[in-house]
Amino acid sequence: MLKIYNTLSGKKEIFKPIEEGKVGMYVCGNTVYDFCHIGHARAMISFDVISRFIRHLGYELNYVRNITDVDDKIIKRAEENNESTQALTERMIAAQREDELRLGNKMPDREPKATEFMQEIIDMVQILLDKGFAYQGSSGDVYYRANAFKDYGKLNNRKLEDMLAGARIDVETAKEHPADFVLWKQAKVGEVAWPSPWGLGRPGWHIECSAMSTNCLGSHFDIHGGGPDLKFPHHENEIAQSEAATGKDYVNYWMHCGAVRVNNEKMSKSLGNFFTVRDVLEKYNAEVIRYLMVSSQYRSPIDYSDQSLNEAKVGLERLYTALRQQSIAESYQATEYTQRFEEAMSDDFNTPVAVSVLFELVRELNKAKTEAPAKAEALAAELKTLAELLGLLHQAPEYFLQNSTLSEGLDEKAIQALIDERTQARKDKNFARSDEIRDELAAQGIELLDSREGTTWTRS
RNA sequence: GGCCGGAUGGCAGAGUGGUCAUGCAGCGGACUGCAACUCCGUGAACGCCGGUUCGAUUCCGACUCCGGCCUCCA
Repeated sequence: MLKIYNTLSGKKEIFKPIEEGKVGMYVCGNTVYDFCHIGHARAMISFDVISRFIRHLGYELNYVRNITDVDDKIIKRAEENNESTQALTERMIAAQREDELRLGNKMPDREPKATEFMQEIIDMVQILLDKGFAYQGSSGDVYYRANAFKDYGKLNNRKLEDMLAGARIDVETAKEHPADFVLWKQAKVGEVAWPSPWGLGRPGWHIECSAMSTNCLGSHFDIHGGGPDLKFPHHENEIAQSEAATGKDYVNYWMHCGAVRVNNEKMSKSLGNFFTVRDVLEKYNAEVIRYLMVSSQYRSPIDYSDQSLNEAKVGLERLYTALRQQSIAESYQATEYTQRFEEAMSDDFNTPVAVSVLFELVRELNKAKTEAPAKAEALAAELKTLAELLGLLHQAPEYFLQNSTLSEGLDEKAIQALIDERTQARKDKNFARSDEIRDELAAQGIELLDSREGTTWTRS
């Protein structure tokens, strides 16, 4: 029995798909004008793990995640770079894909782009106009009439009147009401634009998601997800548009992941305190980032720092060490670990508990290594299978532990030569020389591990 | 001002009305030439004040502090 925390109700609810055995999930993707930062990584990884587990439960999942490739920020950035918006977005989409694959995500089933759904967007705007939920302002822009939708604010527990008290909403004279938002925006000269009944222009930010989600998954679907900063206004506006246009319930379960923080502040573009995925990958194996994300529950805020990354690295090393030089059974009988893992994941995707089960499994695996090799092989297989659901432990243990992604430092040949020399010294009981070599390597971040089978090493 | 979260051992991070989280770090031991890895054992926590209860870290209320949203942001 899967339970999911629903932002709409503020509670964990038992998950029940609209159609037996099938799940439709739409996740808001990125606006592609810059490289992904760690906050984007968290959202992408969270919903990747969620999608894996939904499939693991046997559901036929259709996972759709959009790409926003038309937007004010894109136009601005392209101008600054002196390139076309298309060149910019194509570059960023490729970069995002590369980052994501390195982070170990599986791609969504479909990644619709806003520019590919222009007709559907225009159709939806027209329907909203026809039904009286939209109007064309004096500027020529088409706006959504927020107070025409009686449930406006239901996702965020907000009332239109209360929002006015905030008084931070710019009063655009073209709007009837400050909370109204743009559906279709008139193009300025030279801006990328599409023809529409209201002239050359482009869609507002929110309408594209309503149009794409309802066209890809139907007007009523199971799960809609996104980052924490999308709750308002983006998702609120999506609900308003979609439900007004279709006259049906839009989404059953709204899911939002928690923020990534830096020094106790949200990591965000506007604060400028963000780290891009590719920056971090210069210093850390991509799986360390993934482990960091998965080691707390997807809704909790997570703190980003060198310290938290280092702690993630150490934890992951323990997991990989258990698989080092360990053969893996081709099949195995699932044990209580699988059951506990699944129970944890079924409780609103409780990955930290799932990870703790992995550690307990590892302890038993390490114990079994000497006394019960067959059991060890089976447990290793079970470990790999469970970790795979989190997207972890897919690398060769030696590869991960020797940190082969880093180019700096001694190469493997030099390390091996020193290890061979040390092995000889140990045979000769020349421990002074042996320790000297070990210290020398340690100074370069290479740790040695002696065992009956020989000496292995780990780069820290 | 409105709405929503959170406060757990040295750190990270789950969870529960009465008994174990887990990882890192610490301490003691085994293993080792010495280490490392690993294993065994071990100390350590539930912001503050009331209430409900036989019993509350867990439920309820007030308070303090922290974060998020209310403007583009995953």
